[in-house]
Amino acid sequence: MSSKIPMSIMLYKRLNSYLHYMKQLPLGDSDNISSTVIAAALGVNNVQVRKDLAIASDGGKPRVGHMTKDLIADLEHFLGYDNCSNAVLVGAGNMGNTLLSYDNLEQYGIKIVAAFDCEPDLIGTAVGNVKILDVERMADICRRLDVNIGIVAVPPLHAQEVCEELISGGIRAVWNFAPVNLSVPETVTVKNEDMATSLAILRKQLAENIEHFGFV
Amino acid sequence: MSSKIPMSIMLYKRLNSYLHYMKQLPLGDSDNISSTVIAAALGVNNVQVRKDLAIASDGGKPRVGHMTKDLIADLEHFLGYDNCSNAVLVGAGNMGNTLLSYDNLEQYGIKIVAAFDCEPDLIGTAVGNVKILDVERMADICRRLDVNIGIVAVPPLHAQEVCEELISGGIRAVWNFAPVNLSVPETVTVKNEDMATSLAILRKQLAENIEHFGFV
DNA sequence: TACAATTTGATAACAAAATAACAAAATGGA
DNA sequence: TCCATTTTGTTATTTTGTTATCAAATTGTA
Repeated sequence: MSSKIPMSIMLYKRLNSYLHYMKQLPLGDSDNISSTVIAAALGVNNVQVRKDLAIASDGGKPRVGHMTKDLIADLEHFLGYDNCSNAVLVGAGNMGNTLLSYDNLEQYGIKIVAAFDCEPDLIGTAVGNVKILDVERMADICRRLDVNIGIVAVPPLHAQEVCEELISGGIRAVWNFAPVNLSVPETVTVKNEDMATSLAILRKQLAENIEHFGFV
Repeated sequence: MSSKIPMSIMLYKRLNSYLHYMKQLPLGDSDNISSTVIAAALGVNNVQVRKDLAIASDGGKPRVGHMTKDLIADLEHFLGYDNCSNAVLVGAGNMGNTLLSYDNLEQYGIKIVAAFDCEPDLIGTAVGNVKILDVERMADICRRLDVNIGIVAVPPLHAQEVCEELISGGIRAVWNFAPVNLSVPETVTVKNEDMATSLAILRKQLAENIEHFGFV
């Protein structure tokens, strides 16, 4: 377990995929797993896998590899999936609802403890066991619940305003689904969930792919 | 406009953010914009901005910068937002519905022309003006419509199966919302919309941030 | 016990991306 | 017209990330 943690997105994506791979492995097939096997299965360079695992785990034994169970635990720990953080959600529209009903969210280390909207019709209703509250009370409730993650799922026009309100409530990390650049003080972290960019890359790759392989 | 296009995710994220910045700019303030200004506004290195713009645009004039209108058009073109591709969606659950009702999708170059599900109750219904069809007919319809982008928004357990069905229908690019590793032939491109990874990174940054600035 | 096979982890070579430094072009004003 | 200023675009340099190579460790087996 290294002390200097690289922050490369790619590293996290890869670790996440190793984890998925191992979890979907037929149980009891073998107690151990090696970087070589993971690399082969996922079509990644095996040195890469070894280095990645070295970052996130205590390392395995030569000739044996890693104890699968332990490695899974290590990756889950490194990725933070093993200890849940509380979060609040703003915007109970389509995306907000999807997040609220996304069971797996807790499995990935986030628990939505409160949701907010400005729409009077929505306030007071609930999705699952999360009540939707008036956004006016947001900052206050954030402070009271001592939450430091906020999820922004409101229309682009209101995103900045909502973000500032969250920050005034003590939020330190914003997961932003609105297609805008949020400006925040340096004490706050923003992660944009950037569908548009994903799409752009997907289509570029598609174009390259077709150029390379032609229409099959 | 360079001929050798780098495929770095970060480049695309940055270009996308420049675009958002310019679009939200008060109209008529000035016809021109410079890398320096963009860099300052977004807190990015100005050389980075210049290089990025050089990749995506024809370049501006010294001392003047870029014509904002043209630069926006260039970025939109580079990111593919200006010409729509057709796509099909599989899985009309929560996420599927969100995507179907996400107006901005077309603005980002994707138009969902058909949606599929296996749930008899859903088949025949419509979201917006997209009808939900029986997944049995998927491959066939994909071929008929000559679509080559497929969006997978089904539960993890069915994702691989659905993916293969899409490929058999001629799909060449898969936008995957299911938290699994899809295995596909090399003629097919996959882009994982990887919420878990995003969350992991967000929380790591949050932790670092708090370590750095303490609780404010 | 000695040897072959496999895997790890460390070091080194390589590639790509980010940053820095600088020269050339365009503009405005003295 | 000439000079200072701003901005671009090009060329280095540095940093980061990826891939290759190799020695040491562990296991199974002859």
